[in-house]
Order: sequence, then C-alpha cells, then structure tokens
Amino acid sequence: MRIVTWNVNSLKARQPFVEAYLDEQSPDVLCLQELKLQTDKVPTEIFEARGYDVAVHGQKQWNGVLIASKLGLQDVLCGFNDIEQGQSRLIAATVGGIRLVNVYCPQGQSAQSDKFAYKLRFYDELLRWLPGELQANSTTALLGDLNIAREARDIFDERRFAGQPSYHPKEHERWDALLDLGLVDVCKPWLAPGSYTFWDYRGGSWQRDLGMRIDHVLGSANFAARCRDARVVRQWRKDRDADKASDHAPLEITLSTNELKG
DNA sequence: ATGGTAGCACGGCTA
Repeated sequence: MRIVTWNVNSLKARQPFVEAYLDEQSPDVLCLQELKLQTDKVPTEIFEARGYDVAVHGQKQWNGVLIASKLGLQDVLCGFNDIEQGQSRLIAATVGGIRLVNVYCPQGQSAQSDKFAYKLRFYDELLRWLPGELQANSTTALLGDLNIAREARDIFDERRFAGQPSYHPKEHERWDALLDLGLVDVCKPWLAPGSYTFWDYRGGSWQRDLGMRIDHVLGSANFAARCRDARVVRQWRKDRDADKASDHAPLEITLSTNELKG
C-alpha cells in the first residue's frame, strides 16, 4: 500500500503532472496540498476516472487540500478548529482502516510577523486536537506540508535559517510535542541526509540542490511499524516539456498491508 | 547582493 503526500502549488497549474503521476506511479492514496482552488472548481474527474474516491476541502486562491483513495474513504473531516479562520488547511479521512490527517501548515513568513505567531498557534491547536484522533484510531498519521525542518540534515544551510520560519526553535518545540504524543517521523529511517522535499523557485535552488525536508509523515506506533519504505520522488520536481513543476516533490511511503504479517 | 520565481488574478499578496 503506497501513500503519497505532495504539495502541488496549484492543482490547476499542476494538473498535467498530477494526471501523469496517477498514470505512471498509481499510488493507492494521494494527499495533496495547496490546491489553490475552491472545492467546486477542483477537477475531481481526473481522480474518479482512474478509480479513486476523492474528498476535497478547497479554498479560492490559497491553501486547499484533498485526499484521493483507491481503497475508499470513510469519516471525512474538513477542518478541525476555529484557528483555521476560513483557511482550508486540513482534511482527514479513514482509508483501509488507517486514519490520515492531511495538513498544509502555515508557512510563517518571517519570525517577527503575525503569520509566524499564527503558525505557532495553529500548531498549538493541532496538538490539542490530535490526541482525540490518536485515541479513536491507533493507526493514524499526520502527513503533508508541515513547513518545519527539524534537523540540520533536513536543511541545506542551518546557519542561514537559524531563527527563521521552517527552522525556528519554537517550531522545533511544536515538532517535539508532536513526538511526545507518540508520533514517529516514519520517513527518516529510509531517507539519507539531504533528502529534501522542497526547493524554492528562486535563486536556482533546485539546480543547486538548496532544499529543505518540510513534507513529512508522522505516524502512530502502529502506523510506523507497518512502514516498509519511504522515498522522495525527485523526478516530479523537474519541469516537463512546457509544464512547470511544483516547488515540492512528492513523498511516497509504502506500508505492509497487514500489520501482523509485516 | 533583503535579491530571486511562481501562482492567483490583474495589484499585491503568499510562499
């Protein structure tokens, strides 16, 4: 069972990539962030025509998340708390008995900005809400664009980002609090240092491999125990013909289908 | 070198 998380930076602009990805990679579950489309503008037919059920939590212009699944979708939840203030940043669904919480966390702009304070409050509310999800389903993952690089190995230059959003001590506190809930960074054991998931469009960051690992899968113990592989699918960060790539690459994990057989 | 590029939506914001 393969689950992919991918910040597509506009599903409208990235539709050719997403359709090609479904055809060539055929994941069982695809969690997308930054649709930048309101719900009724999302081309759900590109998923349905390929045998996926799809749940969408869209928003005009910014944010927006969806889950597409070949294994059905139960108990879909769009949004979790008033902290979202109308921003569509979280969608959850149960897929094959696994609870997936697909999130696009705020980016934070600069450490002095209101947006950074909002990012921290968003995480605080997420931390208060998640225990209920974890209690309701022992096989749960929080995945998506968390906009946090936790360690030096996850960022191309930690000195340059010291005290900046994506690598700020206050964000690292929130990350550690997520682990204190029992969540595990399930990709880390499978990824070499420098396995980035995001490269800024500016400054030739992709060409120079100046990236960050900010897309993650944080799983409960039962979820982590079933993980058999994780990889960043870098070729989908490259432009294809006339089509521009997203600034994020897909992150794919493979789970055993049965927790007992491994 | 406080720039650079992309997307949305058509000026400026967000990332």
